[in-house]
Amino acid sequence: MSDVQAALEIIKRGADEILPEAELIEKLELGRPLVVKAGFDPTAPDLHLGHTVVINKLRQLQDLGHEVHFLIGDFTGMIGDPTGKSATRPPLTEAQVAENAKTYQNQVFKILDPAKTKVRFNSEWMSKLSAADMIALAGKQSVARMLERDDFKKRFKGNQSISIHEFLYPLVQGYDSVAMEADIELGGTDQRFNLLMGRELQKAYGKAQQVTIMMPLLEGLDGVQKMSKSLGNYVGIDEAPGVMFQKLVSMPDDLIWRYFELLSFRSLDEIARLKADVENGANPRDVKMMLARELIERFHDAEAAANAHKGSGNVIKDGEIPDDIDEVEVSLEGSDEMPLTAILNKAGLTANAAAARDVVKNKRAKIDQQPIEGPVALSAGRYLIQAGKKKIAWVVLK
RNA sequence: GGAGGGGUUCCCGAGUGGCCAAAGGGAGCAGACUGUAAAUCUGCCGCUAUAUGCUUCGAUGGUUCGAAUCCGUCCCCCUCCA
Repeated sequence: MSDVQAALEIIKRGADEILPEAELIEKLELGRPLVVKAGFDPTAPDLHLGHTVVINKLRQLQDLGHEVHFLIGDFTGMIGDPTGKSATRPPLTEAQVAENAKTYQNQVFKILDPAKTKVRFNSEWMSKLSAADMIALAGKQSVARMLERDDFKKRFKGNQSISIHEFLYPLVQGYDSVAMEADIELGGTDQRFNLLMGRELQKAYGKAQQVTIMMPLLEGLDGVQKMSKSLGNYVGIDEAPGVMFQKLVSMPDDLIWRYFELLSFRSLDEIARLKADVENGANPRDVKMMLARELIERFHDAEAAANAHKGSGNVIKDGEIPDDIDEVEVSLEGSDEMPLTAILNKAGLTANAAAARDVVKNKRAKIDQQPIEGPVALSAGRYLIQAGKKKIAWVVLK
């Protein structure tokens, strides 16, 4: 197998679509480091595993000797990617953009090799574009082509408004590829239109065309919808090791191989072996733990990975109490004592008062590791209080 | 412009004067069982320290001892006609 073939195999892993694949081979055959572009929104740099699918692929490209140009769309951020529902975002200040960029780097360099990464801002070239340049850019594309984009099409047919500036978003994103002379652009499958726009504009400007690599949108822990913070089905890369462990080990079995393919750096051969083991009766839980440890090590460190199973937020099993237990203060509000139900609720150990009653009624509460049999009231003091298997805190009653 | 239907607790959806914090289902949470999975079973599921407590049924005003339910006004959605 030639180097190019080997590289191609790595690049194709997990990728949803590569357009056009033949051109990718040609570019790989050039034998030089390719400019790999990946754009990110300058807002909310709070990454979860779903975002890392693209970043992992960038890492793989770096390992193959290519150079990642991590583009922060500070200029584009002023427009906001048209989604049909989101109103125009308030423009970010320079300081905010700088702050967000820094956070991005902290998170992203847990995966990317800083030596092979250039962080760039599209205001670098966009702010230099004159109105005439902008109009010339707009002249490179037609309204009909714009309306091919799915959400524009829907809104146009549905007689919903489309502002002119929304057309500019794909144009600007595409122009970034022109300015950067990108060889490859990476994005999620939802970025298809914008990615191809880059190709078309490069051609219009007489540049070599980029190859687009589309990565799938990772399913969240529910296994159905895409991972997103608002759906609550995510694993954030800044989350505590114990929380990550907990979430990953209790994910649906159906998701295991998908997650391995897109999130693990283990070879496909090794993953195939693991899969075979499971099919031959190995416990899928152990495989999930392997993945959890790999990811925790990536985003934290080896020690965290080794101890994650007893980290805070994890199940308290076999009397194994987590190392770092939160301390919560609860006010007696002048009384001498307070019923356990009230304490559980006020300490945030249960979702609401009814759940607190439920916990006590079913004898799932423990004080200082002693099971509680019935209603109890506590006076001022410091107690280790548990509600069920997952919630535990030091409660200071005063 | 006209005719009709509708807005109920996260979602779907019952409820047409007190027995309604509001059926049922889904989602969610907590247990049992497992493999910290699924399926299944049980409990919770507006808020609160569970009480003749507090705040809810598009908004607002009214009738009534009492309103998600009746009346007025307003807002929004859907269907049909022009």
